Amino acid sequence: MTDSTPLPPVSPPGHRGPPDHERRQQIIQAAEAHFRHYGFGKTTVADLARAIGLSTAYIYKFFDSKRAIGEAVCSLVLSRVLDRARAIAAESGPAAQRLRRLFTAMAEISLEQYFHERRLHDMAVTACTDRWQSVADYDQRLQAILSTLIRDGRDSGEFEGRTPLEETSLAITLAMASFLHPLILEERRDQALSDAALLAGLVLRSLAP
Amino acid sequence: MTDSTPLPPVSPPGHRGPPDHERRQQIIQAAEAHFRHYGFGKTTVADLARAIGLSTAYIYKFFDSKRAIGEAVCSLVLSRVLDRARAIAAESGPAAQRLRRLFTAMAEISLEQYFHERRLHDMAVTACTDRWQSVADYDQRLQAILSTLIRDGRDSGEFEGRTPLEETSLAITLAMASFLHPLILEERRDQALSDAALLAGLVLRSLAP
DNA sequence: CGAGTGACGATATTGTCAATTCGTCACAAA
DNA sequence: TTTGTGACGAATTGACAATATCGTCACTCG
Repeated sequence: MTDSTPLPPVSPPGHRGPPDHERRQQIIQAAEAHFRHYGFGKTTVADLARAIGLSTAYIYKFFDSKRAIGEAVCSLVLSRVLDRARAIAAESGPAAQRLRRLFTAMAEISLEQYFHERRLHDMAVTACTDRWQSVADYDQRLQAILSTLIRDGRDSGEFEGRTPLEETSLAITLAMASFLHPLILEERRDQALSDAALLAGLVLRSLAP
Repeated sequence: MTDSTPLPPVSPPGHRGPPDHERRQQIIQAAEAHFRHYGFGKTTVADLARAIGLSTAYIYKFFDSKRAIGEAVCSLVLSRVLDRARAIAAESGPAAQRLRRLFTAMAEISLEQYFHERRLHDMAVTACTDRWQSVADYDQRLQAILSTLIRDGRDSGEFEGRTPLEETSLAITLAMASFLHPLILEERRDQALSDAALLAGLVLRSLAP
């Protein structure tokens, strides 16, 4: 046991077999391509197996269910969104301005997905409706990004510091659902950007010192 | 044309024939009973006709579609909710307290409907997803109730008065969708009351002078 | 004229049954 | 031991005919 041996990574729920395995990456890759093109529901595990050149039984050595594959792909896609959110939140300039830009960008990314990646959007709907773990994880990570941004604002004196940070960031994450939840986004797509701006305004007023 | 003759009422969309007609009331009454028991989708127009003792063709003398009947019942049910909201908003005491009570009560009413009037809840889902006019009307009326409450708070000095009232009440109505939209309520039913409290907190911070 | 309806076409839904899909198990090969 | 699979049962989906539903029209009756 040398000092350079990392601890074994904790596998996400639904993962089987060794966490770092080429076949798993191939499955996720094939799954992402198929889900983007055909949608989650229309893609069969057999399609994925065929695309890789395996049997469906072998797929189940790596994921315990079709849903687990969906969760893995969903996590991957959402982590790209979060990377962009993190980048915006980490920009220089007033925290309030960054928060506005974050709200607008999140709305734009979601609309882009709705209009140009409809199958991925529909998969997001399924993930929310069926309460996939990847959605809960995403919410937590978004909240962490907001916490960091708010802490910046507090440090610079832009934002109030009385309310517990956890409560503030949780409430803001929650409020963001009113324009980011995929089903609401679908219903209110024509107003999504103005909704985002309105809510950013309300949130910034709530953060005012 | 005497001075005591009221103007003819403007009929809601989808209504046919004379606005004030006993058959229309019977249809709405039968429809509400059936939708509560069987749901909107499972209830046929023929069911309603049979319950009243008419042909389906006669039902269409009063409503131009099954959806219009649904909208009428939906409006009726939502107006009862709004009556309760209005009563809370009109209570005496600090405006902030009333706003908290309003958020909590709205969450409770919605959860009550989800758990004990599931068919009505499902109909609300349909109404939102298909963007029924009755939902848009409800949103507007809720916003008006909030405007009145906020104006009270401004008059008493509890709330800031810089932000245009329309913008404030619209943003709050929007934020309320995060715990009141029927599909979100369904997903997050275990946290609906704490969500409502969190959001009331955020909204009240946004209203602080 | 107001109150009311039978008949009907277009569309949607349901019922039936075959085919497919999901996920497991016992096993094989290197 | 790791990599991989054919066979299989339970559940779901697809195909298609049968039936139901939505909504309209031309008409009747008092």
